[in-house]
Amino acid sequence: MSKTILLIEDDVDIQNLLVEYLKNYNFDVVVFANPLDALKTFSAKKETYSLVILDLMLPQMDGFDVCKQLRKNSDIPIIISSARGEVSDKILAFEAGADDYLSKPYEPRELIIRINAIMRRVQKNGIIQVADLSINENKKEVTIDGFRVDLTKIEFDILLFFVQNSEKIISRELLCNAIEGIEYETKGRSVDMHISNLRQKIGDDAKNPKYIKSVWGIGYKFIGK
Amino acid sequence: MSKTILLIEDDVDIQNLLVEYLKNYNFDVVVFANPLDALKTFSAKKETYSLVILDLMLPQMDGFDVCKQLRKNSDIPIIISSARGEVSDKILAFEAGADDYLSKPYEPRELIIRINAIMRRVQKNGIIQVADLSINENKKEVTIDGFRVDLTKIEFDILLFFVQNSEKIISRELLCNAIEGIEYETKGRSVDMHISNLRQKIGDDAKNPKYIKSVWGIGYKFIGK
DNA sequence: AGGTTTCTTTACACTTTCTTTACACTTTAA
DNA sequence: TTAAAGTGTAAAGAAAGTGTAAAGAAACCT
Repeated sequence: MSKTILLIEDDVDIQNLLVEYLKNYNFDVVVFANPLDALKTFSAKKETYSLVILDLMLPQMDGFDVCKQLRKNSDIPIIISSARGEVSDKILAFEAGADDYLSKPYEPRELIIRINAIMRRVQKNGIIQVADLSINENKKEVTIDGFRVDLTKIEFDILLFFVQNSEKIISRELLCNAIEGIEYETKGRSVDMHISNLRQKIGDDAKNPKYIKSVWGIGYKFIGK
Repeated sequence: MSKTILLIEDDVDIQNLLVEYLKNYNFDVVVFANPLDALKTFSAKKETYSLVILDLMLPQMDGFDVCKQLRKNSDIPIIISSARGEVSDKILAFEAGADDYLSKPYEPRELIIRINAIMRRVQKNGIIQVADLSINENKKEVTIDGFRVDLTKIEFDILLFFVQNSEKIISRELLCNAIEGIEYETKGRSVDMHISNLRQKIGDDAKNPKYIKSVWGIGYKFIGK
């Protein structure tokens, strides 16, 4: 069963290169140069696609808006491919709901690695499996080894954010900005308390963490192994 | 600080052309016509090289296999230079782990552009390789010969600053100004202690330094080669 | 309203990191 | 050659960051 990727990209050379390359990895690729057509097709047949690769520099429409539009209708993984490597673009991309961001030029090898990483993370129906955790995004439910764990909204959002940013170092500030209902204050400890409570509920140990590792002087890091 | 390129190419004219041209851009070039010799040298002294330019049409061995072999041992950037411009070759090249692909004949200028693009990308991905050190800026992780070294935030920042300012003499004051969380005081010794601890952790010896050399009366200097 | 749940603050023990001190050693320059 | 200045680093002290229990505040029910 081969997966279908929706490629939104107007550079013909890149189109060809990626289509050829992705074929070798057994992906079907449907290409649109025009984002409006792409959105139309997607909303009509969204279940067809497993992943979107979206170029930021497009005719007719801003790439970020395309991303938001896609995200409004679906939880499909979106990889942004951009010629501009600005940090601010990266942040905007993630804010627009992208799952990953690649600066052009990149090797196709890099793209495949990212695709596989995302596919591994995302299972159909919005259930993310990492280690022995299973996170149901729609139901806001977490099970660990099959047993349900009751989390508060903030705890759930924190865990989800960590899982989606596995292996990355997350500062307290970044975490607060990413999560609704929690405000960052330099000297406040409420983030720490949420982490502490979360750890307790998922059976993690701060000193010998299985999931959430503290990064001294910076923040935390989810180890997704 | 000049980088060394490993050129694997059997056409003597092209060899000479590239060596001359790359010299103008301050690259050292080591040339092999025989891929087996090249592989042998590379696996013995891989830290010497910053990039490989690999011809596909070689005696004794298939270029794709050479590429795979290189990739097996290292993440070094590889540019394929091929007389055949087939799309399928391009794909095979990327599959073999190449980072870029140039169809002969090409302008040397084109090659320089690609080299610079790759060099920039290697940095953009946040991993800087110097000697046997590998510094991951995002993960704030340092490995030395593949082994992880645990540094504190300040130690990490100092090392990063040194690497980014390789070969330059860095005064204590300059260093403190560049790094957050450390204050300069003329008679204070805390910088020296950080350097001392850092040296210890990365296995350096003040008296016979491999990485951080003391410059008497001024400060320090990172030796990147 | 009262009771429940969730979030934040406070407090303190503990850990890790940073700075200072102290002394031996090295380099410089008169 | 010798005093002054600079450097290396062990060890102790100071400061900053973290974990979490417990109490207080806010939000959320019926």
